[in-house]
Amino acid sequence: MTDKRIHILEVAERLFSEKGFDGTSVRDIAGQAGVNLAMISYYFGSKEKLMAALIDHRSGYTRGILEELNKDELLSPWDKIDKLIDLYVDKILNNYKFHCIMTQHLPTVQSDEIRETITEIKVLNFEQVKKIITEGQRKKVFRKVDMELTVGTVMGTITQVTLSKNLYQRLLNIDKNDEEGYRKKMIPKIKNHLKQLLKAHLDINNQE
Amino acid sequence: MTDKRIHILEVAERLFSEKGFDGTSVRDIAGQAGVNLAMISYYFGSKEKLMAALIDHRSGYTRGILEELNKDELLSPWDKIDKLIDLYVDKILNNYKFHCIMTQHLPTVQSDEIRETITEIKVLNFEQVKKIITEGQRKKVFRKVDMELTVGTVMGTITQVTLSKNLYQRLLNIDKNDEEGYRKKMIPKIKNHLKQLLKAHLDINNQE
DNA sequence: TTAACTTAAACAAACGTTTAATTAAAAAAA
DNA sequence: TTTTTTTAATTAAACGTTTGTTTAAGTTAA
Repeated sequence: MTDKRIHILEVAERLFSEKGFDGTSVRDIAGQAGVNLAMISYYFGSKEKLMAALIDHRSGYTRGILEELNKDELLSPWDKIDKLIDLYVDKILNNYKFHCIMTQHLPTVQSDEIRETITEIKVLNFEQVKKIITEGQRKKVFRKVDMELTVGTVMGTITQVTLSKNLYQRLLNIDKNDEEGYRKKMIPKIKNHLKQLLKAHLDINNQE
Repeated sequence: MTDKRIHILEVAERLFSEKGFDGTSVRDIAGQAGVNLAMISYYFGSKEKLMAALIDHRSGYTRGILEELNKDELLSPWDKIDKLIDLYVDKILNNYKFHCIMTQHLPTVQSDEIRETITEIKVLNFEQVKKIITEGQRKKVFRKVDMELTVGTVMGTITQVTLSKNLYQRLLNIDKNDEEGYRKKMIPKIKNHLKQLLKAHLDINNQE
């Protein structure tokens, strides 16, 4: 992929995350990317296909999570949970624009194919986490929990922070325009919270 | 508010939740509501004001949560948490269309006023929950937790289930078209999960 | 008789996409 | 190396739709 194509994709990503897919015009993208309007059709074919190209371009980061998780098979269940949280929080908050697009755009996306592709990735993610938890249960260090919703809680908490940025900027007295500062403060905060949360939630000694 | 106005709002709500604000045309709304195109401008003034009217119409359900929470001051902290979860899960999943619109549309909404209104409601919600947790800590039954993110986890888990419906329908083998059945199964499932989660997370005996 | 409601038609603006002409770059031929 | 040919990149302009909104004439109900 040429530099120019990637540049267009990144401009589109920013605009989609700020104004939504339908709220962003092709002229907007071309203008902010500094290219002629017709170049977008020339390169990508259509606005819909540009979105598909963006998903293709970025979905590497999701695959990256799965691959890194599969290394270090020797870790203990607790260490794996910690690593899982570190990986997800880092990857998602460093790709928060794309993550915003996925959570916002996906439910309204018309193309069945795109929706299936993304659901497929999520299912793979889920099964990976499920494997870790099941192993911890087999080793008698994790207790019985609602598998689907435990994963939902981890993903949901991270999503909540990226989607309700306004709220948390206000609650934590962070300057509204300091995007970088928000993430810098939030990343360790989320990691600590999720680790403490799962430690209590999964610990077999906390059974009742 | 007349029946016809409410009917238009409810049609708009469904379409917005399915296709997004910008993905829904005024002609779409008029057509599905069975009214003339011009009636929407006549009743609401503009598409943007129709959205504002919808928010106004539905935001009663958020206020309702806060009011019901303030009753029964005599309950124990643990009972209040249980009641909190029951209230939120019921209200949000029975208004899931509106909740989808809020989470998806809010980050991209241009009007500062609408965004501020909604953030305001969320802040009130947060402070209400904070009060419950703080009281539990004062009574030495809850431990120290990350206040903002504990609330974020509860909201995020519920949001996750309403936004990633596709995923959970597949994980739980629920028919894709059975909207009613999905909620019927999900509501008690989320309640149980969140109660178990918070029980472990907040319990002062689980400190380490 | 007055006010509220309803309609079909029209409006200008914005939309995604295509066209046809031009320039720049790469490949082939001299 | 220079010249010619071919391919790729870029442009301004225009295309036909669809958009949100308004108009002006009509109907219904108070």
